[in-house]
Amino acid sequence: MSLADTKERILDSAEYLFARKGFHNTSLRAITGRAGVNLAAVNYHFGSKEALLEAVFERRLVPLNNIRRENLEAVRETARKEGRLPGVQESLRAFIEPTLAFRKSGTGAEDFITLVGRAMSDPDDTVRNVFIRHIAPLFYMLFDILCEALPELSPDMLFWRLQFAIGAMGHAICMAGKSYSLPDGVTPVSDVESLTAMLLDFVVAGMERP
Amino acid sequence: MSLADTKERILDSAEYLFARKGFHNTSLRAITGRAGVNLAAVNYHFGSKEALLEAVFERRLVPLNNIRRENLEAVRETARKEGRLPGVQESLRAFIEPTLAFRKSGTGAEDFITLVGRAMSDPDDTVRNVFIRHIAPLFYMLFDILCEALPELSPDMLFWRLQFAIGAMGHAICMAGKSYSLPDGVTPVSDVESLTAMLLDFVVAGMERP
DNA sequence: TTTTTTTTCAAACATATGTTTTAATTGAAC
DNA sequence: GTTCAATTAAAACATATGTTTGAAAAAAAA
Repeated sequence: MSLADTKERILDSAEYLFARKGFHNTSLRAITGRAGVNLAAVNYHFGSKEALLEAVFERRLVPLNNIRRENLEAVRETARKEGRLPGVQESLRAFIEPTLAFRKSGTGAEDFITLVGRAMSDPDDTVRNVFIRHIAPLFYMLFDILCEALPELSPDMLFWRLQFAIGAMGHAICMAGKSYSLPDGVTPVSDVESLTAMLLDFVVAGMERP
Repeated sequence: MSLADTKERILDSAEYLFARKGFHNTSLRAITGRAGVNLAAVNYHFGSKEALLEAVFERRLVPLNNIRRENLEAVRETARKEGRLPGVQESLRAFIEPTLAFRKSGTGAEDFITLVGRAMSDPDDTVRNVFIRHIAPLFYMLFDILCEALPELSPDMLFWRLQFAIGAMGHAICMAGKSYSLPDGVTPVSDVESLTAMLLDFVVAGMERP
């Protein structure tokens, strides 16, 4: 078994189980059992359970955040060149679209994005802290751009509206493909494009509310 | 120590710790230590850790849900009497307002409402399942009223918009009073009335979006 | 091929945890 | 005051868990 295989298998297994059971409720024996590797491999390759969580986030969040950052920079640059304010819709789309589209980017991505969707309110300090370390710069960037896009809103109100939007997105991600609390006759779409469009409509309307 | 004291102390302690650390990451020894009671009291009074969680939810969610149900029934009844459709804003207010107002209803309520805010996406199956058992009837009721309020929306789209609204509310609850990811110069209001008003503006705008 | 480094392995270590047991204590009923 | 029921308490039980250890195996380097 090659080095790359062992690490990847552990990461895949951890991602799968963290998404389904949470960090603390997932044991290293469950992860290594599912990955078909030895328990001590976690310590050898990652150092600790917390470091494994960090690696799980980093593996996918760094590329995702790069896309989102590039998108946001493009929004800003385009607006600057055209001598206008950034648009609310394009700013939020720049952030939300790649996030939701991540669901279909490969095996395991669906699980990972579920972790992301609820990370900010995860009861586990460890999860929340690891996530915030990765997301804070991007969050500030989005906030700044929205401040430009909505100059008539106070920063405080904008902050809260952005939290509402992030909450809506996070919950949508967690609920996508799930089937509890379904009213009769409702078969909610779960294709990424439709969901993204609906979510954007919702949050943009809320952000732009006079 | 009276019976009422022991049970109440355990419930208070459990509520406090479940809110801060989550269900699985909170041990019975931590709960009983904080409550100043013996470890075996949990089994004696509640039967199991899961049953304790159920009791924690039930203690406050039953009265909260009663208020919300009464509010929703009043919305429906008033609209019927006036021969009009229920309003989106009054329907959502009927649900959201008592939920956020719960934060200041007494010692421990703030912790409890944090549990509620993230219960639907909690990584712990146990938490999620207990919560859904309590919330499903009310959710359906709210959904039905909103179907009447927004007859031009398909049930599927309405379902998703309601999920976005619930996500926004849940996240707002979890973030209220917290201070991570604060941009410079932002001091977000955390008084319940302001937060409720902002949240309602946001979600009503999103729900009513053409 | 030999030596060195890396990786894997099974067992051990040191706690941690929900549940159960049994006896003692307290409270209620007579 | 005595008896019965309820409650509390400490210890035990049966696992569960992240981390560490030292040897063996595999891979890389010389």
